[in-house]
Amino acid sequence: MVGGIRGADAGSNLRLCGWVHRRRDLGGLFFIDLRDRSGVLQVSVGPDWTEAESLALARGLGAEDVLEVEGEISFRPPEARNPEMATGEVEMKAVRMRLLNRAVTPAIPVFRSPEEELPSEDLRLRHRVLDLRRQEMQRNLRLRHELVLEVRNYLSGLGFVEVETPILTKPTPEGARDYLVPSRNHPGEFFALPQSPQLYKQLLMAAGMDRYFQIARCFRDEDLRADRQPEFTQIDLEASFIQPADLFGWMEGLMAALGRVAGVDVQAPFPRIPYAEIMESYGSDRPDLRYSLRIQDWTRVLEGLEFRVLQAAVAGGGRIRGLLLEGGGGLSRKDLEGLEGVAKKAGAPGLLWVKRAEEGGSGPLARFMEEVTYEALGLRPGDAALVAAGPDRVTSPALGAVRVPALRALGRGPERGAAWLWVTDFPIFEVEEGGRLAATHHPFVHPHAEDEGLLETDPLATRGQAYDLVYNGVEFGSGSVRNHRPEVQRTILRHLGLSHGEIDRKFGFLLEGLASGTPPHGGIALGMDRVVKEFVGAPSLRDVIAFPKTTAARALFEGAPILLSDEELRELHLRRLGPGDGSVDTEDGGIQGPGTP
RNA sequence: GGGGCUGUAGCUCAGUUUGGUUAGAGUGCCGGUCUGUCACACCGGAGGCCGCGGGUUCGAGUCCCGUCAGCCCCGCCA
Repeated sequence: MVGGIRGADAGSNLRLCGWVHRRRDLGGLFFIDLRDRSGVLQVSVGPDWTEAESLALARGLGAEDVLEVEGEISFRPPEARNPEMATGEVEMKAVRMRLLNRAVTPAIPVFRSPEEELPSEDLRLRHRVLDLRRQEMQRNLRLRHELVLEVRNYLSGLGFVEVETPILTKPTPEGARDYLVPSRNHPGEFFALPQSPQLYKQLLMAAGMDRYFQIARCFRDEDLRADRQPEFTQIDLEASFIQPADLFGWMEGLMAALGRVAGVDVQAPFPRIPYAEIMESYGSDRPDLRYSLRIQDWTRVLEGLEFRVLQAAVAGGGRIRGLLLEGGGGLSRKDLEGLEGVAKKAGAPGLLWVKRAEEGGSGPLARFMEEVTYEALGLRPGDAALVAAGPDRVTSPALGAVRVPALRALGRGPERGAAWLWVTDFPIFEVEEGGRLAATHHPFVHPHAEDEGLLETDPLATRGQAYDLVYNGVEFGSGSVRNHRPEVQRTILRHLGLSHGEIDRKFGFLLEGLASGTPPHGGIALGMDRVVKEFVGAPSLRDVIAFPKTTAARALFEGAPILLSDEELRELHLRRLGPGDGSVDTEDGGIQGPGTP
């Protein structure tokens, strides 16, 4: 490995292989920066120590040519040492070089000068092999490997067993859209790719596996974001006869182990805060607790103000809540407009504000405020308050969305480097538009011990034994204790609008499993890609996945998906409805990118 | 499904606001000089469907409409 060569290696004769990173031609003398995954080493080529044939070869070398070099590791002349380079004290004096493979001029540079921008995402994905040769990407993928290895070792040490579950599975009626796979030998029938191994891991508990885990690939055919890929990897696990607290301890240990690998600060145990309390204080189910600012309830103080907006909100059963910003007087009108925009995007009709000055104040609320009102809110001169009024389902998301941007606008950075959090006791159901019930997490969450009686009578008030792991405002994963009794599971599916027949048809295999003596069990699934992204500090999930898809769910390198010919479709008992005429150009499956218009 | 940003030389970007000679720079590439460089330096050169299609205009990289691609966001993601 070239990157590890040091002064201690001086005098040794070695044979090294790598890529031509850069080449400097000084006329009679050449310097070649030889690169492999470990780093870069300077190879010097000169007539006094290099064979003539190799000297001639050096003249014609280009970037990314693949080279084998034999020679002696030597200290460089003192004035020619490069302290910025890990290997900068030494070089290889090439005696003999062999060209292992020629590279065409690279479409995107592997070497990049300090101030130059990265090539566009489009080209990076299209020419992925070149992009992956960059040290940053090499480092990301290697660290990912080390994290996965640590997951396996850690969980195996706890007695968890990795079991593979099917990739060809049964389409599910709930949740995300499935990627479907037509069956050739069963006309008109389809498999689905798994959205997660959820049901299989529960069945493994029924099967007595006791402690299961899997580094599992999952597939969801939904529109993408910077933190969402159509196929992604979960650290999926499940255990029998456990309480949530068991799982919290294991996961905190796992995160600490991963943190040691990645150099991330992990201080366990993590705070465990019920969903209701988190929403009340931070307005989000995944708050970034590196910032401690909390939402306050100011209903009592402000409901008496002669301000119709506030009075109407309270009369309608809502509350008046807000954020107290110390030093918030420094927010410009533009800042405040920006924050109102954030609140509106989060669904609020608007955002009220008031700044207190030495005398009086300013902002939409100022003319209703008196000294005592400022005092009651805790506002001192120079402070500001951001206020929202209405039902909690509107004000919480709005204030939650504004919380961190408001602090950032005041130039405040995070108060700590890392903030871990368990959000517990999520409600089992939430209301969809139109009043239908939907599962907050998924339909297999076991009711909270104190709420089991509510499941029939007041499903919306029923808390589940469900929890999310949050790191710096990013949801790392979520889990729950599952229903192990078929009757409870049926009740929940019924609340979700499934008929008895549908339940049997779609979830019969699960209920059958549960009925056969399934132990109480629970588990969690962590987003592996997100964990790696956060731990390596990558700006996008695409930077921790070797061959990711674009925002439009295309693979640019291979050029997938592609149209199939009518003949190929016929074998699968499929017929084309959309674009394409069946005359598919099968020659164009190429490396150059999307093969079809 | 909707909104926003971007698309000019192999790559990174100016030029588009206010339409007007031959569309520029850096880097890479090709040729030359150079024996201690390390973003080597210096000299010379090639390289453009200004994403694509249509329109307005005497004239479009620049204005208008459509479309494609990449990115970001809303919906969606149990």
